[in-house]
Parts: sequence; structure tokens; C-alpha cells
Amino acid sequence: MRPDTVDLMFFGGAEDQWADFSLDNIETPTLKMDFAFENEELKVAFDDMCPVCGDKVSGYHYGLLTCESCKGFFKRTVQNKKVYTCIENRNCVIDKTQRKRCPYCRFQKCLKVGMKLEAVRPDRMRGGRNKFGPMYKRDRAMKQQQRNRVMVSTRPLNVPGNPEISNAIRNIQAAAAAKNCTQSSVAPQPAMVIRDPLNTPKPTLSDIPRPVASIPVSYGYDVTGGVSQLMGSMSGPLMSEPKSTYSAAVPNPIKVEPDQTPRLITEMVRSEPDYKQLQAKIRTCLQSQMEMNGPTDYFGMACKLADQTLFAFVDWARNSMFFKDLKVEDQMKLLQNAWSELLVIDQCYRQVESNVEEMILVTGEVLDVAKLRMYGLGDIVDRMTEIIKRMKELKMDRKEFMCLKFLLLLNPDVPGLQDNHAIRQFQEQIHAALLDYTMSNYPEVTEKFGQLLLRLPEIRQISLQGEEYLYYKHLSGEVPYNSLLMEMLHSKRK
DNA sequence: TATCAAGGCCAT
DNA sequence: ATGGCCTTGATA
Repeated sequence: MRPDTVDLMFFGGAEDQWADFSLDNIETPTLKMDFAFENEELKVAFDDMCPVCGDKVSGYHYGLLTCESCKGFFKRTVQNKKVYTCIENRNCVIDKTQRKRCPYCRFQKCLKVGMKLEAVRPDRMRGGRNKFGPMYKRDRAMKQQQRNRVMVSTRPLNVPGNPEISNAIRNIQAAAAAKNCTQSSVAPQPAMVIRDPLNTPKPTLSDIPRPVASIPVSYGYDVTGGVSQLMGSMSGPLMSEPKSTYSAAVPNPIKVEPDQTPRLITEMVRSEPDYKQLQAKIRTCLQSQMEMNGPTDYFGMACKLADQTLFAFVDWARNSMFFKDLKVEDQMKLLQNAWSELLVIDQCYRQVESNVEEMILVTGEVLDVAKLRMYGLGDIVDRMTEIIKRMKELKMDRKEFMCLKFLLLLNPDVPGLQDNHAIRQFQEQIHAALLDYTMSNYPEVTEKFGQLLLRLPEIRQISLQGEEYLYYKHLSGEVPYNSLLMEMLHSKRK
């Protein structure tokens, strides 16, 4: 099969696809528009633009909102089984003025954004409705919700933090209350349900049925009430100690216990989620996502994996010492600041602990480094490898890893924090505990404490590079946009 | 019965 | 070949 022609397979199986079609098979389109979203209003404005060429949308056509011309183009192409060839490099820009120039790239983009071949009728029957009807209806409802949300989130200037994150946090609560990741019709796991089958650029986190009846549907930014109260009342079985234990008022929280581990560190380790359980949870989530969406490319899978890991992080942070006692606004700011750093250190430490050459994913699978290089991530991989090497040399252990993780999360230098004073004090406590721990347990490793702390700026740098990469990928439409990952990515760029 | 996504038509 | 407008007809 020549690579520069339209794959004829697309056409042959049309009838079969029609027959097999069910709502669950709809694949999420991964491309929206080749533009940056500066703010929420702009994003909503994009709803009126054709995801293929940017022209005015005329309605739902073949699975999503497109303009009249792309509708006609898609129909003609599929009906007449047209085969195009690109005379350039199969990466032509498709916009309103240039869409006629390369039908090959235009059709590829149609497919990429998620236009459905199955919606072109083999029998050319006119009128009536197809199975996409209910999906269109749902999509309309979601877009309406979204518009409402934008109204809410853009109205007051003093809205603390990012509304989406707080919704995410709330949803994680809902998920935790539902106990299981596997879908229950009553309280589905959020990350599984928020996927938008159409070209809505944002998840509608607020749409998810919540098991707790009293949660306000509106965005409770009088956080002193609803949300924070809820966050406090949620599960939190990991921490039984009273809050004051960790406050700066306590004279000596770094008391060394018999096993030479400062109490603070013991507490931090205790708040860690059960790894096996987490792994199983993420695997299940990814599996059911795969079943829902069909085959996804490597990069898309990686994004989904990162997304699930982020949900786990939020869950972890919410239940972990000190952090759980912070104001919700501060919690959101800290998470928005540290999410990518946490992903990086997590990935690094996994390899330190397993002590193998390959990079291991949360799911336990081996990461294909060659593929990552193909995706242009070679530099990041190399820098991470350097850090991993250094961590191994330093004999970094899990307790130290937890300290670093907390240090990344509880960063008092994040702008706009209300309680940065307390966070700084806690940070100093971790420093002291870590110094104490490394001195008593690893006297042979020279300068271990300082060396461990030196990894933090390196991790921050890599995470920034990763965010840049992700943003670039997002602009070229290759990142699934309905994700916590995207919410986090955008939260910093406002 | 109104709706609205299919297919069709035809000037460009 | 394109794309704006027209016709159709199952579904809510």
C-alpha cells in the first residue's frame, strides 16, 4: 500500500462498521484546532468553528460539528471512494482558505478529528436519523453545561484557583466513595465517564453523578462551606493523628524512633497509597478505556496513563498529612504547580527501586524508550536517565523518595498561596527530618541530604520541558483533550 | 408535528 | 471539484 494514497480499507468495511456500530465504539477525536486556547471564552468560541478548517459550523455532520463544505467534501470522498495523493509531505495546513489545495490532507484531517465513515450511508438513503442521534443530543447538553460553567468561572475576578481542578478533586471524592474504579451505573469513576464522544474541548466534570446528594451542583467557591467541608469529611483513614501533630507549634516533630526513622517520615510513608492496589486500579481503568475507545496510538495511551496517575496523585495528596489540612484553594495551587514534577519523580523512582535498565510504567509494563525517542522525547529520556543514575548512586530509598515528593508538592514559593507561611514551616520540618534520616541511616553516602535536594531543580526542569512538549503536542492536536492532564496543563498558562 | 442530519442539486 | 442551499424522512 502506498503511503501517499488514501487507505482503501477505509471504504471497504463501511457496511460492517455500520452493522457493528454502537455508542460505546465511538472513538474520541483527538484533534480540535491548531490554535492555542488563551481562555475559556475562546475555547467556547471554538465550538462554533469547524475542527477541520475553522470555517463556521453548520451542524452535526458525520459524528461531529463541522462546516457545510467539509461535510460535503467528506460525503463526496466516501461516497465516490476517492483516492487522493499529497504532493507535499502529507502535513499540509488545512484552513478555510487553503482547504481546497490538498484533498488528501483535508480528508486525513477529517478522519483525525473524528468524522465517521459509518455515518455516510452505503444505500444513499435520504432523511431520517441514524444511531448518532442520541450522541448529538448528549453533546449538545454537555456544551450547554460548559457554557454555563464558563459564565460562572469567568464572572468573579477573585475566583480562587482553578474551578476544573476543584471539580476534579470533588470527582475523585465521588470515585473514592464509589469505592471501585470499575464502572457502576450509579457512580461511575470520573476519569472513565468524562470522556466526551464528540469534539467538546473540555470534560464536563460537573456532569458526573455524585453519590453524595448534598454536594452543590454549582461551583462552590464559598469554599469555606461545601467543598472544603466535603474534602475534610471524606475517607481519610490514612491519617489518624490529630492535626496539631504537624503544626509548627509542636516542639519536636522530628523525634527519631528506634528504627532511626523520624516520625514525620513514618507518617509521610503511611499516607502513601498501596502500590499494588493503585497499579491494579489504573490497569483496570486503562483496560476499560481501551475497550471503549478501540485501539489508540502509543502517545495517546501514554497520555491516558498519565491522566490516571494524576487522578491517583490528587487522591493521594488529598489524604496525605499536612496537605489535607490546607485550604482547598492552596491545595489546588500546589497541585497545579507540582503535578508534572510528581509525574517525573514517580517515573524516576520506579526505576531506582526496581533496579532494572528499562523504564517501568505504573502499570508494570516496560516503557518503549525507542518509541519515546521517535516521538521527540529523547532529550527528556536522557535527562531522566541521568537523574535515575544519580539516585541509584545515592542509594535513594522509598522514605527519601517520599520526602522529595512532599517537598515538590508542598512548595511555599508557589505564587498566590494563602498559607505559604505554614507550608514553608512544614517544608523546613521535612528538610530537618530528611537530614536526620540520611545522617543516621546512610553515613557512608557523602552529602546525601544535599545531593538528594539537588535532584529537585533537575526534576523541575524536566517537568517544565515535559509540559512544553505536551503543550506543543496539544497544539498539533495529538493530546486527548478531555483529561485532567489537559486541565493541569492549562491551569498554569493563564 | 417539528426537528435536523442525512443526501441531492447546481452555479461557480 | 467545491460549497451553499434544498429536500427528505425517522425519531423525539
